[in-house]
Amino acid sequence: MVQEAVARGRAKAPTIYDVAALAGVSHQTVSRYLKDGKGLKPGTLERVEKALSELRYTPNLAARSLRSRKLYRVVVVVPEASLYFPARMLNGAAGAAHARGYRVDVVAMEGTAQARALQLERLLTGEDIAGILSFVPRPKATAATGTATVPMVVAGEYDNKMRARGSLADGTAVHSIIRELAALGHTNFFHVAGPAAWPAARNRKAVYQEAIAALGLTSLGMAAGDWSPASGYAAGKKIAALNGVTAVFAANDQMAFGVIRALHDQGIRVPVDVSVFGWDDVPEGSYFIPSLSTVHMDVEALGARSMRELIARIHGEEPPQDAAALPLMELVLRESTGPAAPRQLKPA
Amino acid sequence: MVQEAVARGRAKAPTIYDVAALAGVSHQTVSRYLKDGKGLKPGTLERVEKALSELRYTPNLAARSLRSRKLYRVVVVVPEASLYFPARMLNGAAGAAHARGYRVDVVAMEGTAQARALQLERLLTGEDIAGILSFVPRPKATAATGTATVPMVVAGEYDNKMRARGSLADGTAVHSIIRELAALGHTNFFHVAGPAAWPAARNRKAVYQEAIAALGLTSLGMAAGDWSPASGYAAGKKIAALNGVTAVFAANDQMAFGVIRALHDQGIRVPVDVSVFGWDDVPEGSYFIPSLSTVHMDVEALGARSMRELIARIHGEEPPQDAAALPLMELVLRESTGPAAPRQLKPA
DNA sequence: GGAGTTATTGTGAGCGCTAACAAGACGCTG
DNA sequence: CAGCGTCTTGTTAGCGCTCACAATAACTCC
Repeated sequence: MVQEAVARGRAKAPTIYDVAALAGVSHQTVSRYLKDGKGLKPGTLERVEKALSELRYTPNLAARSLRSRKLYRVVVVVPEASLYFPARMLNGAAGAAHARGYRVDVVAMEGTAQARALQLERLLTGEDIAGILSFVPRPKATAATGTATVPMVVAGEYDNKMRARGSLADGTAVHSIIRELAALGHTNFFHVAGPAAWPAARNRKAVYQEAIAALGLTSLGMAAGDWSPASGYAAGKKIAALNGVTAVFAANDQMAFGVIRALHDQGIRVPVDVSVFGWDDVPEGSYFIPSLSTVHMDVEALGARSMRELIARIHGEEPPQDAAALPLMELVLRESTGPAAPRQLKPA
Repeated sequence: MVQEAVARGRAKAPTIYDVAALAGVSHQTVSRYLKDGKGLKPGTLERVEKALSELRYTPNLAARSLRSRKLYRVVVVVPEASLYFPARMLNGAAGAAHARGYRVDVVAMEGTAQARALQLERLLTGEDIAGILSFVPRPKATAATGTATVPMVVAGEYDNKMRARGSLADGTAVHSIIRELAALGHTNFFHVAGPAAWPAARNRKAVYQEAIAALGLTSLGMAAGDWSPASGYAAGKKIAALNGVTAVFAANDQMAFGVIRALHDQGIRVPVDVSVFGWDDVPEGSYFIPSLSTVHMDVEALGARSMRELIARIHGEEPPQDAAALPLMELVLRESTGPAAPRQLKPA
């Protein structure tokens, strides 16, 4: 039943033989040109180029892959219920892959940790993929079995030293957040963390604790969220019940929204009574009431970088060191942060 | 430089010849089993099955594709700056494709309409893809050139009769929205539309006008947005300047957020003075202040459906008719909608 | 029971490409 | 100018699979 798709009048694509005939060379010369274009006489090179463009030749990747036993397909794993997964990150990754001649297949990780591990296992043993880029943390089960047959990069994990600069899990901006809030007179903090399985969540939390300690401030507690606004809301209720918190740092914007809403529902004003900081700079953040102070991330660049890291690994190269180069994160101050509650301010 | 990737100790995958040898049949028998398993003696079938699972055989898709000239790769086109493109839709599409044995490649449409058209052109003439599923409206330029070589489905476009039920562009829920608002006493409406290039935007707008007329209400105007909250904000300022609007329907949640914020900034209260309706039910909607009334969509199902439509077309089959079956959209009433402004209500 | 049918299995070729090797063209030395 | 290395190009084979066809086995019928 698939035949029709083929039959559908698509003209037969030109092969390197067609190109070779037109250029008056052997097919191998064409193949060589396609490979790197080296070691060909300028004249030959030119004729091949001409024939190539004249026939609008495009290589048949299936044939190439079959013969060379190289693979041109990478799998990107995204969270299944990816309500909070930025599509732009995927775009960045896909773009980087395409730039290197790779095809991208997207699979969503579904189900329980166990089901995910199984799914991953199957991918890893699959024979026809060049590598895996996962935006989902690796299930523990899989991390154990060291039979890594397929190169795999888990975004944010590969440079697991805390606060790896410029990576997805880079938590350095947390320092700036805390310092900023401290400068506004805040001393009593609260952190709404993401799921511990995610390196980014772990790093933000770690840096939070570090910064609090370093600046001699107090953390009145932390809540474990799941990136969702609902979990932020739950944390917000906890914060309201607590006494004295004036500054909250949530590990992503969604949870920050939940926190603000919970505080609002409890009659606590943001930022008058409590300041709230998010992370991600989702577009609606500036239209929220109050608009949300956050950390802007270049998610596209981050996705692309993760992909480049994977491809480097596939090729056995050194990972590209463009990492620390670009400033990928930036504090955005908006209405949700303000001076600490008046009782701590002296009148002029 | 790619050699390492291959060398990396991955054992050579078993071929159908290995399987055939083990089962004591010819390779063709194995191939036949793989195709549909029909016309084989029960005994043979069993032996092949056993050999297959014993060797953990997985077919080499490159070889299959090369020989059969069938393709197993579909391309999904997503908007480049897809801040508002739900990743779940992609997941749904990818899942549906995988279920039918297809690989999914994601490309982001970038740049101007012209650049996009070119990009698309290249995809369409590319020889190694089975079909294209686009979540981005087709540029006019391309729509013109009827040389459709590759099957292509533009989500929401294929059933371009307005209000195609259950499709991405299904605007029927707009009727319910207007009816709901009318029941609350609203008579003066405003619509913030999406870009006209998008079928979904066109349909929502069309149904809006239709419903207004059918119910004998008044539309005080429409604004052309671009799905972004910023464009919603601009529309909101316009609405504030206008006099008498009490109900706003925005074509997506993001724009609704912008509208609400603009009204808020102009001292207009939502929902006391003006009611606002969105569309999409993004997760933060219920935590916005005020929480947003909207239309819930099962984006995952919608994505999957579009993909099934594409695959059916690739196979030359009839498109699956599961469309109208599921109720994919549902009104969600929250705080942003309320009774029309008091001056229009009679005291009890 | 032999001819004619029909189910079931086997054989050879080739999809488009690249790897490996072979061969020709060219330039240099002695 | 024979002899040798180097640069450039050509020839052959085969990746794993499916197609088209050939061959056999298993039935049917008179």
